[in-house]
Amino acid sequence: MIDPKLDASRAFSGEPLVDVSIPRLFAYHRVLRQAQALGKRTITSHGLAAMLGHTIASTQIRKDLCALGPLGRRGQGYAIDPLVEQLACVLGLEHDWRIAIVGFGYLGRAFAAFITARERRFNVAAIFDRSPAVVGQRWQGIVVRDVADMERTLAAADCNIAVIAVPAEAAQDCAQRVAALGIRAILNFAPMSLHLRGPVIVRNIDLAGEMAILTHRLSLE
Amino acid sequence: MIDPKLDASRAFSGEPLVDVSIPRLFAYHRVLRQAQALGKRTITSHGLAAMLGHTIASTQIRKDLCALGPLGRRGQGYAIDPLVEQLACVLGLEHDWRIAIVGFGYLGRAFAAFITARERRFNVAAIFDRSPAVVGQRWQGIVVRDVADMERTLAAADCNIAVIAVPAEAAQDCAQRVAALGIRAILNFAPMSLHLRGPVIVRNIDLAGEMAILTHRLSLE
DNA sequence: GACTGTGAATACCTTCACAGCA
DNA sequence: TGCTGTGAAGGTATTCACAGTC
Repeated sequence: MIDPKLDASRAFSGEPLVDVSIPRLFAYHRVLRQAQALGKRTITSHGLAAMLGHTIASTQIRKDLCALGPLGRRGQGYAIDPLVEQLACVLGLEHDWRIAIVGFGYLGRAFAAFITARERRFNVAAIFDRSPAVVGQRWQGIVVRDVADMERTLAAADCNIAVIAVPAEAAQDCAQRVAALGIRAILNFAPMSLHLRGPVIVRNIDLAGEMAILTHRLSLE
Repeated sequence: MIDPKLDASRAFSGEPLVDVSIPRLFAYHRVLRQAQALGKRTITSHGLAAMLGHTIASTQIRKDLCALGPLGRRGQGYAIDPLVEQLACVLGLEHDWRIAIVGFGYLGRAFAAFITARERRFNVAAIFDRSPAVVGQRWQGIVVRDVADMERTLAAADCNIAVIAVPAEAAQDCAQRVAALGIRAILNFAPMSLHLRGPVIVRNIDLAGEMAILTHRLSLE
């Protein structure tokens, strides 16, 4: 009945990192880089909150950073350099990633342009579509392949992440197929969630759903 | 100390509609339209779940629909026609909406193309950017205006919804300005949340943050 | 005194279990 | 019996309050 944490005095608890905190950690990394560029060496959780426009409470920041390890000094704050380094490591910012775009309509094109312009660590390495009008086109030197041929052509591209931007009806099938081909992470733009067996990470983005939330709330008034 | 609901026997509780349920209601509407097209007249919560590929539990569906009113019949299921009608009403699908795009980089362009292609009820009525290279360009007949002139030019467009797709540093300022100009709903693509006074509805979409979740989880392994 | 680290309290959402009707 | 409507339970994320440390 003795809490094992109490056995070692000064033990560090380090709550597990949970998904919701990751975009926040990413934001911390961004503003800490700015602080670094300004020559700052340390920062407090309050200072960080201020740099983020107080959109995140300092308590939340401390809880998030606490999960990374004992990086702060009580009474002082956090040293920025090790914090940035640890964040980059935890967020996987130190690797490059190869992306397969499945579905090259407006959304697929948009995402490809956005993510490659935004971050150099993301490379679009394969593009698929089912429309004969699109298959065979080139985008940044990459030939758009037929979705039907994915089993033959995806493996060569050696992708880590698939972005699914196909109509809702086709999404589950596409997801299962890329998962079967060894992709372990999927960003899904089709409305509502996919379910897959095995260790596949799925994140859903539902743009039309978000618009529906806005129009719903507006029409209440 | 008496629960007022108990005063009227057979009272209908109707829990309040919460944001998270709206994208689900939107998905129900989509598949119910399919069911209508197939000539079906009624459906059960289980049937709906099946049409959604069991990505949503039937219990969840019942809780969501229950919030709309007493639309089901115990032992029978739901009549599809009134359900579709009620969903369209609640989701604001019966109105047209005028959208202002603020920030016309990759993301702004992408969203404009996507949303107008996807749903006719959304009209892009104004576009703003701060880059002189972009200001003055036309998109679907709409001239891109300078963000600096928003106070003069936005009112004439009579927009209900603003889509903010500017860099993180500029987002809070843009949001405050569109809110001051009477916009009551904002879809924000800048990382991390905005905070605004007054009755402004804000939804955040953080694409880079979602990608960070994927690269984080991948680099754990 | 200042600031972090963290258990407890709170709020929120989903799932469970079952009462209530047709 | 079959299915909805719903209170209760469970799980997860945020906020509060404060002990611990410099």
